Amino acid sequence: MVDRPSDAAVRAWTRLVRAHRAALGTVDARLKAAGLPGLDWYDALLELERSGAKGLRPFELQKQLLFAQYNLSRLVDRLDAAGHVVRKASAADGRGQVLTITASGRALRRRMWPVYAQAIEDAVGRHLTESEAGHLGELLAKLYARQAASL
Amino acid sequence: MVDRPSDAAVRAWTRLVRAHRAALGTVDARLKAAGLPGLDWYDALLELERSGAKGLRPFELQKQLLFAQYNLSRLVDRLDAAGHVVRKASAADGRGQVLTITASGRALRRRMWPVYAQAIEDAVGRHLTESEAGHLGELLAKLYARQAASL
DNA sequence: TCCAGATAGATGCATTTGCATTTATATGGT
DNA sequence: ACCATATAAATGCAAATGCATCTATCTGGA
Repeated sequence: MVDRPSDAAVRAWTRLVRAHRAALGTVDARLKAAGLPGLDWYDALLELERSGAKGLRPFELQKQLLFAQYNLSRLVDRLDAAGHVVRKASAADGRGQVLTITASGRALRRRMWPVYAQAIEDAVGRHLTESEAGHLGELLAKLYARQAASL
Repeated sequence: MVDRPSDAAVRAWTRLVRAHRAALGTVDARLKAAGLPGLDWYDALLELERSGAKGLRPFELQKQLLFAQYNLSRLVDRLDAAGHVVRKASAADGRGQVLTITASGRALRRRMWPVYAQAIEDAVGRHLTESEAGHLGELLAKLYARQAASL
């Protein structure tokens, strides 16, 4: 099926890219300035923390975070080498493993949060009213949900 | 100044990242599948095309696209090597250069557009109504404008 | 005029990403 | 039970990115 996107769709896309790039630039710079790892570490640690003692399979983390398979594999390498996660063989699936966060991983995520939170406020929060932010979040959530559904 | 971001701001940020990643994944995959270069080439070629015969200074392109300085420098290397842009020394500033797009650059951008447009439609357009897309574009534009102003 | 920054752009080197492929295990159909 | 196919994860190699630094030129004071 071939369709031209509407002008509104093109504009939304363009601005999505620009706004994301600008905000990410701020957030990354803040984390780096504080001597902390990047967002990918934070995201992975957060998901693992949420999954509790049960842990997560790498492919689950990959889908959740939309990482490429090889990128996730290597991210886990680094987190593992740094002692923030533990890989153990999956009992249920001989091909796979189960990842769990360590105390050091939890501590790192906790240390990152204040810096990250401040960066979000500076990159996004301070530029929008509460209601604008809410609305933006909803539109993006709808967009994301439908994208995910159409894969 | 230290402030906690509101929940709405955090949610907007998180979804901005997710929606962007999903949409970018689609768009990149389409361009690649068609044997075309990535978005960075398109963006640079488009800006150069818009700038006409007058061309653009690399640092202008860099600010426009929010690229890191060294990334832009190398992107221009590649575009130049591929014959899509020309670098000439700036008459007005001995440190700098002026970039102009070539016919081959224009042709490449034109070939990319149909694929890119279809990808935008699939990644964004088809998931939102016209009015939602318009609204999203406006919120993102406001966010971006204020971010840019606060640098 | 001279000099101390500031700005434009390039680059060496280490890290990360992307791509293609590989290994190992699981699953469904016959 | 067997095999073709699908899925989980890792990896070798090439390309892109990030970081720090370098060179060259410009600009605004004293």
